[in-house]
Amino acid sequence: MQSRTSPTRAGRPRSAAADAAILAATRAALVELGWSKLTLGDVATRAGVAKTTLYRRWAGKNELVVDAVAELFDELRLPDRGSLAADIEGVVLQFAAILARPEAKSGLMAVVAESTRDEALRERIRASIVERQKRLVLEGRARAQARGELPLEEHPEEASRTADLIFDVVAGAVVHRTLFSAEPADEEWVRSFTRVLLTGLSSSTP
Amino acid sequence: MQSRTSPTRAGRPRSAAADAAILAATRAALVELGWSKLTLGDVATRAGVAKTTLYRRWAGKNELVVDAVAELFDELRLPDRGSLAADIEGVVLQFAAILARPEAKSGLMAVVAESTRDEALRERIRASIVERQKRLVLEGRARAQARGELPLEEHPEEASRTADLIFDVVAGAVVHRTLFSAEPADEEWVRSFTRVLLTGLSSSTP
Amino acid sequence: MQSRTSPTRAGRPRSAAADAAILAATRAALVELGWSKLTLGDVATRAGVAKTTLYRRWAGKNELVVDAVAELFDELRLPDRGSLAADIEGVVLQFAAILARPEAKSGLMAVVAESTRDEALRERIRASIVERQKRLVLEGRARAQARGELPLEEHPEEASRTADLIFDVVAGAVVHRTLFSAEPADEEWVRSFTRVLLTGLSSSTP
Amino acid sequence: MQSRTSPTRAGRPRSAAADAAILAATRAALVELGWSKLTLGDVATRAGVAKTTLYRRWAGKNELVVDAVAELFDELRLPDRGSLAADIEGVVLQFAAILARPEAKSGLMAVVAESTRDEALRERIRASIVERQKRLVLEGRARAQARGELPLEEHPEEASRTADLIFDVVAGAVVHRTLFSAEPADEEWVRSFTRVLLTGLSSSTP
DNA sequence: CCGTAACCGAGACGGTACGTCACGTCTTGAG
DNA sequence: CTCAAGACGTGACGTACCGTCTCGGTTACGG
Repeated sequence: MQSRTSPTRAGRPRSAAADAAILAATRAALVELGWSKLTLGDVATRAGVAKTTLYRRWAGKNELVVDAVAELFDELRLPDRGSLAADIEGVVLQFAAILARPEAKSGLMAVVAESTRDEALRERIRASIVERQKRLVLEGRARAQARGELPLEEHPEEASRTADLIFDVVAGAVVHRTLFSAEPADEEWVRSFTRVLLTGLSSSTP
Repeated sequence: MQSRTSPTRAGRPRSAAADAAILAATRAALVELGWSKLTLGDVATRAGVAKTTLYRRWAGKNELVVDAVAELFDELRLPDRGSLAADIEGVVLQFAAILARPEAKSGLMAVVAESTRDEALRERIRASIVERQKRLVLEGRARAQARGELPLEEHPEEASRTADLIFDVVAGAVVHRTLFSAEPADEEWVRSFTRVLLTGLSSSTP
Repeated sequence: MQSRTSPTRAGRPRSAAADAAILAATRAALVELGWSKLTLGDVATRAGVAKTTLYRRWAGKNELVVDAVAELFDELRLPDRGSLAADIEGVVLQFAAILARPEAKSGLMAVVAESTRDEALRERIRASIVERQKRLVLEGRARAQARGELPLEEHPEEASRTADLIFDVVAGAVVHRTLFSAEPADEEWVRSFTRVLLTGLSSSTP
Repeated sequence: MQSRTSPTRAGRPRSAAADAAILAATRAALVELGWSKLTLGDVATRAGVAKTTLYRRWAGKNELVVDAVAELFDELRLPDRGSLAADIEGVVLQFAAILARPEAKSGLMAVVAESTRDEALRERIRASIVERQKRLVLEGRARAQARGELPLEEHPEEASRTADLIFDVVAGAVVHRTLFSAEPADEEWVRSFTRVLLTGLSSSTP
């Protein structure tokens, strides 16, 4: 006969599941509490884990939140809608949808704020969020070039700089719209943005 | 006849000097400590003021930092450099210079992060930072229209939406470049950005 | 079979040394500062302990001071000096000596004052100070009855009421002499008091 | 030529009504809040008076409360009930009734506690409360001597010491019964106390 | 009957302590 | 060894009063 007090308490290796549980608990806490009221003690409780376990794996709140948020952006997919404009609209809408989620908004901006004073954190964000999603720009450009919508790049260095710039413009615009202007990046806005991005301000309005 | 709610309230009036000292101390603390390690007690000490004085005037850290940061952006001026492209480059460089300052970076992002869970704070940011600087877009466009570089708008509502969009694109791009990509928004970058903004991606690269 | 609410609770156990250090620090602070200027932060510092540790164990200043003061009265011993009068004089002098100590004066009166508005505190004082020392009256009476100096009680309830009354008279007189009249309860006063207690006012003065 | 330190000082005289209002407000606050939660700001508000007015007249909370409480004991009257025992019972019951009032309990004990560390306060209490009520002992003794219930004193110094002792015993017993034992000093208790006071413990119980 | 000096209310000020909370570390017992 | 539980020292929080200090305004004497 077994002890009543340990119905599911079967032995050792929880270690593997713990990481996922902690990151999920972190996102849940971000939704409910926001970054500044999120506490590691609370995350540990939600994840059914001791505080010490948590500190064994992450240096602190910032690192934990970066990892928890980074996973969110891996859902992004570049759709094939037949034209560059439509592809951009599609991916920007996806990005806007993710940024509209409270755990993304609150967590992302906070760690970026923290990263201004923490070189290691800045690098962690760049590597696991920014660089990781830059693939979308590269794929999109390649596809547009294949379609003949964009000219082929000649100098690879120049190509890289341009990709970075486009990423800054696209991601920056959505972030600013969503968080600073506090307006939804909805279909209408995305259409207008895409037109400006592709044709510029100088072109006469249709 | 005078207002019944007396023009000079009873009791000792609030020290005018204190406000300025507190905001300056807040910026100094942001530079040295960053947002998350900034404490109101420390700000009070730096300003030579009691903590209670600080709480009498601001609801908390967030509101204080918004006010302290908002003042930074009032330095922005739209230069008249003779062409729309040059004007944009000029103002974007100024904006980039301000955003490069540690008190702006750390403070601005953090309050935006907080604002995702605080409607009043979001409105405060919009009013005292975002809307306040939108004037630059409006002036710039008017000047470009006077020069014939941009067509006159026909529908005022459409004009307003476009101004908002341009502001999101410009400010967003600088913010993303500076904070997410963690690269300087230097003259070269600003030139590239301005070209994309004015002519779009579709135009063949020179 | 063991208790289900485990005999040794989980987690790090409370430091045994801390309790003693805190009570000693409390008495030291009472001596130096008195009750009203005693702060829990200061007690914690003196005891080499964090403020939170203190709050984990006591509900507040009052409860802490009661415990610190209660220990003082446990020194009281009923001497055997051969006669009821001599025994009373001996114990009253001891009691006066304790009450003359600043930590006792200041602390005891203050918590009694507080207890007028706090039922739980009143009960704590009664249990850990008043009832605890009533033993002296009971022992003294038993000894005097053994010597034939006092008649045996017949009704136990009456005996209890009388013991309470004697305790009120003895302790009250010393308290009043020491604190209200602010005069020392010295040997001469104790002798006079004992004579009145034993023979009453009506007896002609020798 | 007039005195330079004018007999009636120049300027607006202090409001006579304010003093009474403040003392009444102090007692009301003692009833509602007790000593430790009584604040001078609150007393000022209750009295319809500015805090500064209050500080102009009293040095602090302690002095104010002494004055407020002292007035309570001036109600005490020595009744003429025909015998020493009956007179004592009468006055002790009156004293017990006053001490049962929350403003007396809370305020009196607290200032006595404070007085253990403040010579001036100790003297103020002695003068305006203790000495002031000692008259009851003197009158009572004189009346009992006139009736032949007590012998005449021969040495005036001895007489004074005895009066002090009796006051300590009587007042102390009531205080201890009421506040330390936290039991009512009701008629039955007062009768028992009076019998012990007059005949002593050695006398066999009737 | 007018000046003036001390009073008054209101309330902001620099402080101190409060009691709470989260931090990140540590110490225990169980497995 | 790793884990959960939880106590620990530290330090900031936001609040409440302290006693002091301006303020503008109001008496009531005394010249």
